[in-house]
Amino acid sequence: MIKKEIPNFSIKQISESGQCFRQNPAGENRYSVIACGRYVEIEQKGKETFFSCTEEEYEEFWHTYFDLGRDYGIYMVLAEGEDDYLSRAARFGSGIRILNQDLWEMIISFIISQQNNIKRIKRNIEELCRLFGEKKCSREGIWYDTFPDVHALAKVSEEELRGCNLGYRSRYIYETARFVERGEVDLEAVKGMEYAEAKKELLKLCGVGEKVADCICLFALHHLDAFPVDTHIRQVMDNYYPKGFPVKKYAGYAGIVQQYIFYYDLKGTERPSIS
DNA sequence: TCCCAGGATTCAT
DNA sequence: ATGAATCATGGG
Repeated sequence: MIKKEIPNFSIKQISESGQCFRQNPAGENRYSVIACGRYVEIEQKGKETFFSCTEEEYEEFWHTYFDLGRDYGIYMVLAEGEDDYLSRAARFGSGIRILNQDLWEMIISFIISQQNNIKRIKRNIEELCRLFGEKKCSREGIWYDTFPDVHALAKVSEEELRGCNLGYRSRYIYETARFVERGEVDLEAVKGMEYAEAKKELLKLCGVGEKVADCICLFALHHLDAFPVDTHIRQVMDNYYPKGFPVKKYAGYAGIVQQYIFYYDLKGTERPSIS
């Protein structure tokens, strides 16, 4: 267990922001997170953040995973700007981070996300992990399942995938797993590409369109110029930006702006709550 | 019963 | 090149 003081970091907001599906509340102000074969629990009290890992594992993995080397305070100027809606969104989501998640996991997760709701997306992913991932035991004695790698998913039949209630996305996952296993898209190479090139490669995958490719670019490859337009963003644009949203104005961090808006629309406004 | 959920593919012009 | 129909599943 280690203690940190990290400004503009809220594990609750990150958890609720829907970019990472493998996290869950684990107590008061406490969340568990599974990523890249690892498990950690995070608790926040006042200005203090506690990580249930060693200093070494924090430095070597979680620091990067949660993008803790970046100063998100500089994006809080958005909260003072003349764009009223964006100001409120930035204030509301001031603890959000753009994570550095696993590329393969994001590809499959966001293929599943299409025309789907967050609750069911999480269920689908957990089922995939339970059936085809690896069982591990955390330091605190919690059993969890890792996300199945390319090789593991490439061995799964389309019928087995349908058994996970993935619906029509079963075929997309089936095709994509085999496509990548065959080496028709080189994920390691994609990691070294610029945004435009990486997106173009990802669009070759079955079940990956504009929006999903942008989510993968943003949440796995950390291309902050990616600005995924989904139903929420579309609705906000229709309601508050009838002349179009000025994405270019936020060159270099449009993806962060997108997350503030997405989260504000999802959790900030009173509306028939689902959760 | 219909509508929606972090859309993409397929098929029609 | 653009637009509608279709694609499963679960919750409201």
